[in-house]
Amino acid sequence: MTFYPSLANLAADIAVFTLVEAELRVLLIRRANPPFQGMWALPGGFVEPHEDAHSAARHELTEETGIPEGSFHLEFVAAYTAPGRDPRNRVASFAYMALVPQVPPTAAGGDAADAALLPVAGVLDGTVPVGFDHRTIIGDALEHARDRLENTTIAAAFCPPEFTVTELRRVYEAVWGTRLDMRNFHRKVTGIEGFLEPTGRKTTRDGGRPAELYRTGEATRLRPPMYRG
Amino acid sequence: MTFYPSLANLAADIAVFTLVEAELRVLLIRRANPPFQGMWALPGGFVEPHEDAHSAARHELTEETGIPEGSFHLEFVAAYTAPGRDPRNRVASFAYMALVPQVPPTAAGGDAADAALLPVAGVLDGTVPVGFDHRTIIGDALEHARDRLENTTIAAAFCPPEFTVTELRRVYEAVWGTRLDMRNFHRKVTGIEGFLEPTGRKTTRDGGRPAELYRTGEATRLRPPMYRG
DNA sequence: GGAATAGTGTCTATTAGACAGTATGGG
DNA sequence: CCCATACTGTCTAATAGACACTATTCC
Repeated sequence: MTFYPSLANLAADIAVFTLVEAELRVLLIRRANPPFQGMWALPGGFVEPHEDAHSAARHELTEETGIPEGSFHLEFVAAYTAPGRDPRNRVASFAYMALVPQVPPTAAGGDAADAALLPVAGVLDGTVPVGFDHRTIIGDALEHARDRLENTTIAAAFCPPEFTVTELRRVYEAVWGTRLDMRNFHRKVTGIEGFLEPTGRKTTRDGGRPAELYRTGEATRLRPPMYRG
Repeated sequence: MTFYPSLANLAADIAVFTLVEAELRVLLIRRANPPFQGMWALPGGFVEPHEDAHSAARHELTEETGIPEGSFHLEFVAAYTAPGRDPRNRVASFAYMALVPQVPPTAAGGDAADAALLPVAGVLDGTVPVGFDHRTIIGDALEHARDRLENTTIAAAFCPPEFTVTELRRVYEAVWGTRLDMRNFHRKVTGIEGFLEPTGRKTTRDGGRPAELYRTGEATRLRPPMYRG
């Protein structure tokens, strides 16, 4: 016989971050049932017997929120294992963050009004009522994202496939909550080998002089890191 | 009734890192029973119903290896959830790393010879036979430790309460696998506010001119980071 | 032309890294 | 004395940050 010291359900919860008008938002779902009925919670689901936590998070993202495969950056943040964190049973939660350029309207703001992109600032200051330990998870995910923006090129995951330097800068400003000097930022990021690859096309969608459109390059790690103002 | 989509055991596994004669070692235990009988594995245990994974790791460390409370740095590294990673049952493992100045002889190298401090290099190149996915875990833990040495002050966790700059430098060299210029290193770390606090005492245990003994200060984060050669 | 944003040039203060040279113990 | 290690000084190349200036679109 096998000894079962402590059995638990495994769950994957995802903090889907995106930018709406230069403001950082997170996708939340209003709970229809107890516990925490009527409050907001992260999208997520149980890890099935045949998959690992990362696969579970990816399925949740593509199937429940309709965010197309390949258009997001999904990354593990932390694990939450406190015994009472789910009042029903023991649930170990693997928290992921997903960085996406856009959330399909069907997932957030549809007629059902059971899902919404809410400002991260409002969630963290307590304005938005959040169930379970999901406020903590969102805070940890934000801190993780801030660190990763310093040391990797994942900021581009917030942008569409082709984007301008200013659009990239707005990502840093929104996640870090700072203002960056546009001229130094431009010289810095375009000077990093493998970060931004010019497409040769230009756009005027930000107004003013046409801006070069870039794709992401091969580089993933920023050494030395980007500095927060 | 409650729906159980996937039940799992929760385990905490710990990569205990220490330095032996300027070489990075990890504490491993030879398995007495199948599976992987006779091979090496990380110390660890199941997470009990009343505790979370971090507490489980801490208990494991103090009770099983006899490393005294307060003399180590314990930190979460990653979670491993692949369905087949334990051939017996589904086990989700929370991997931690512990940085310690010294492992008590009772834990490693005792008469039982079932535990030993083995070179990390030998584990990673396959010289040491390791069961489960623990080779992967040790590799991930090492990479995590390398990153943390760059960005935090935890290198001092490898040193006794009072230590010299050279002893600290040997930590960086062992974990990073590089050589650092002792003169620049000295000027750099002593110049970081809150990293090293001089005790006023000196030691000649490293030979040569007596070296100042330092305690760790309040700083935990290194900004800008230390650079690997 | 005026307004807006894109992008380049230049200066300065700081610093990582290389390396010379001095200090202070043990043998 | 020699040898080892500790520590300080100095130079250089690179760079983060501040900010002036030019470029190119839309209105």
